[in-house]
Amino acid sequence: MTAKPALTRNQTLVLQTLTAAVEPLSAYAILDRLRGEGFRAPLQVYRALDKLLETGLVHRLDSLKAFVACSHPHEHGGEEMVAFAICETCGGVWEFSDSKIEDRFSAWAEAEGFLTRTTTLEISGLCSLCRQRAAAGEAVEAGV
Amino acid sequence: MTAKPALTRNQTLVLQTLTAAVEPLSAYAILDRLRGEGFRAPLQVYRALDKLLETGLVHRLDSLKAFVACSHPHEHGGEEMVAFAICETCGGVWEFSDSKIEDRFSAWAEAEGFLTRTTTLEISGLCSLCRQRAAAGEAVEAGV
DNA sequence: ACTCCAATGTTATATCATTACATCGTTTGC
DNA sequence: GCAAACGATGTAATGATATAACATTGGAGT
Repeated sequence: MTAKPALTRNQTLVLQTLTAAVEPLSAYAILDRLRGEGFRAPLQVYRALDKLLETGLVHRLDSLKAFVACSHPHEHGGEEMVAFAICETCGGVWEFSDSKIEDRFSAWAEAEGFLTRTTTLEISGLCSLCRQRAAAGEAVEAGV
Repeated sequence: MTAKPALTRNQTLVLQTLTAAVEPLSAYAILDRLRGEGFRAPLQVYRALDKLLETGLVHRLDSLKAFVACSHPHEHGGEEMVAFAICETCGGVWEFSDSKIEDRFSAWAEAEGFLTRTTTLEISGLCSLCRQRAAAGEAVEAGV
């Protein structure tokens, strides 16, 4: 069992930044937050992100072109499908996995002879809280 | 029942281009193929794509930042989850849907009070054919 | 000390997408 | 008919995301 190499300084800083953020951050947003630490170029962020993505400590949300720290870093070794729910209003992200979903995708892949390497499973919409707030807002607008 | 307005010239051209292509195309790739038709700026492509995406005639593959013509344009009115399998080697795309997968996502959403608006379901890897070719290639390299 | 290799720094550039504004043609209401 | 309103279009400029290319640094192993 090869021990994972410790994170480098840049990787640590990027991961900390993502962990501290409540919402997903773009690479350039991360860069801006790390200028005080000496970051100057996008590549410093992208290179750190590459490693963090490899090890599963960070996920990329394709639909947002943004990155989040993994909520369950200890759990998945990198080979499990993870799904995300993204609130369009508050930016919140819920990470979850469902073995049944995974089974269905695996079943399709097996039937087609497809070898799955990476998965992007993202649902976008309104979280419970923002939904309620939206409903309340509409009621006000309607003069109720 | 409001009849769908007919496609405009630009929309028709973009859709034809995507339909004719075997692989997903980026917006700029579409632009290049339509220069002969008078296209000059990315916006002409993006505007047409917006409409085609709205009506479900085209899908965007977030993981590739590219677009494909829908394989089943008549079927889904726009409210059904569609999943894609993308071959990293040949660029081929398989569009499929699975009510069980949809059910599981819906179950999660219902439990959390999440209102789903759009979904991005993409699996990336190797298609059956490319897998076979890769295996054959390795065998050759190994001197078998 | 030397080699090797990964991480880093820096500049430039490629790629993807949108803003802003002017123009044209149709439709709609009068 | 005419003008207001609207949607589609054309064009230029810019913003946002990501990578290429190359030089340098700093251990780890020998």
